[in-house]
Amino acid sequence: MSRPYGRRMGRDRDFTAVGRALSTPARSTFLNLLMDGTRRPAGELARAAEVSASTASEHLSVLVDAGLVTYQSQGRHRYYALADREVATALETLGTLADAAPVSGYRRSRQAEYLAAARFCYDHLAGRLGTGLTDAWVRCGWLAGRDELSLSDAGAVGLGAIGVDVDGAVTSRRATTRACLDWTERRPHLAGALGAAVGARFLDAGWVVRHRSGRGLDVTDSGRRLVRDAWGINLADAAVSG
Amino acid sequence: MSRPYGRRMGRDRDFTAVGRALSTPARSTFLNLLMDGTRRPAGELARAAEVSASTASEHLSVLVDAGLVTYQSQGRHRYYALADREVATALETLGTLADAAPVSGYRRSRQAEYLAAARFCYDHLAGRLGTGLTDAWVRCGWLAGRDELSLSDAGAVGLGAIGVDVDGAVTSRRATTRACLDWTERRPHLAGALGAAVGARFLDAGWVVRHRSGRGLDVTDSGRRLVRDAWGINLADAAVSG
DNA sequence: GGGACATTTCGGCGTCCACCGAAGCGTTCC
DNA sequence: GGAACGCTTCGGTGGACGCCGAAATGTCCC
Repeated sequence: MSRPYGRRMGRDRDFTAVGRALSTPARSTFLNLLMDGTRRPAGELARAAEVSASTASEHLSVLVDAGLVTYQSQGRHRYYALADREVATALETLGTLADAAPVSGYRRSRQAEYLAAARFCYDHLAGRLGTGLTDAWVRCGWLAGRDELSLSDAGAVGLGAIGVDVDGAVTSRRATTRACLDWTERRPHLAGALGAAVGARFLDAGWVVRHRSGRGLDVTDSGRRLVRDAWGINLADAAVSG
Repeated sequence: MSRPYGRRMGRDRDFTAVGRALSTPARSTFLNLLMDGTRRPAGELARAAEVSASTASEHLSVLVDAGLVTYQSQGRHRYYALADREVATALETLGTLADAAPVSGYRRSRQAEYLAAARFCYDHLAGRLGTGLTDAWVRCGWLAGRDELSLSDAGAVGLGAIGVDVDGAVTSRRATTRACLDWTERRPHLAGALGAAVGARFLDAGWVVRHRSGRGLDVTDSGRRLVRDAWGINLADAAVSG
């Protein structure tokens, strides 16, 4: 056993795979977007990085191969997320070496608030409003089950009373109810035809209004009053606690 | 390049420069050689990575531009070294990802368990085993201090008795002892040359065995008995509590 | 000054890869 | 069933870059 300069023990690490994974702007953007632990569909990542869907797909497969990212298929979407907490830790540590890209924080954080508070997940309500309503309706017996939400008779009456097109949702060929996993709340919320009907009603009635250019929603004062008085949901409190 | 679309919160990091720096075998080799804090002339690095002097020079300038490495001219030599301790820390953390093979589902979570229980952090023991040993050795007076662990005479004798190459660690050019912050335990554990010597001994003696294709370790029965009888560390309990 | 040596700079070559559009596959919705 | 949609795979193209040898720069020593 020769000991030239500096006995180096242990194994060398091969940084090339991880390094290559980090080495392009698009992939760096993806990782930044996922650093908060959210799971996002491929298309959203593609738009954010301003590359074509096909390019994004290739990038994502590189990240998956490098072990930094995993995905989960859900319907026709593929939700991508960091592989585990350890990756987030390593990236955060590595971030101390990388230059922080100076960006305008205010607008974005305002928007993040909107999104967390209430937003559309395609066609149904999500965010704290979505999960809050779902929880409340399960509690009061309008919906039954947890992973497989189903509509009770009381629920049909109750939702009908606030103007939701329950009949349309039930007779639609689309699944009446479905539970969708929210990426900020990490809890299921009502989707499917009924979820879409609820969303449409909330928009029509002016309880929520679309935030321009995005899927974020503002809950109006009348909407706030409704959810508080009818189901005890206090969105202001929720926002503070979240 | 501009990113007009979704500029994100002020926390964005541009990983591309550091990623590119890590993305080639030669540069990865250089960094591994420098991880122990030594300074080495360009030619030596070139020979170690088996590239021409000119190629090595180009690689080194990339590493310098990325801020990972600095140099110091001395006569007709240029001695290269890691830029600062932060770089070493970041690389060590990143090293935990370097070997991570993309594993999915069940096997992945099994592996996560292994990793939390015992693993190598670059070249020294980490995880519950690493922190447990460090704590025990501080308690019994083998190591002194918390952030700056130092080896006592009793420690030198004790570690020598179980076959650790204490002399080699002490005379190494590398810092004998160093405290490394574990990312799962969030507590310091022994690193540096002595940490590496301990790790090597645990492997040689068969107290731990490398988990195939990964940085995880299995603690063998003899290893379990040793740490329990000698220092009162009960890994089974620790594993349950974690 | 001159020769040996360590390192960088330069020019050129070959490969890799980021990118896109088109096509294919699976899911959702009517 | 059929249309719309999200995503991936495939084929092709252009630019980036890793590699080397040769030449240039700088230092040491006689």
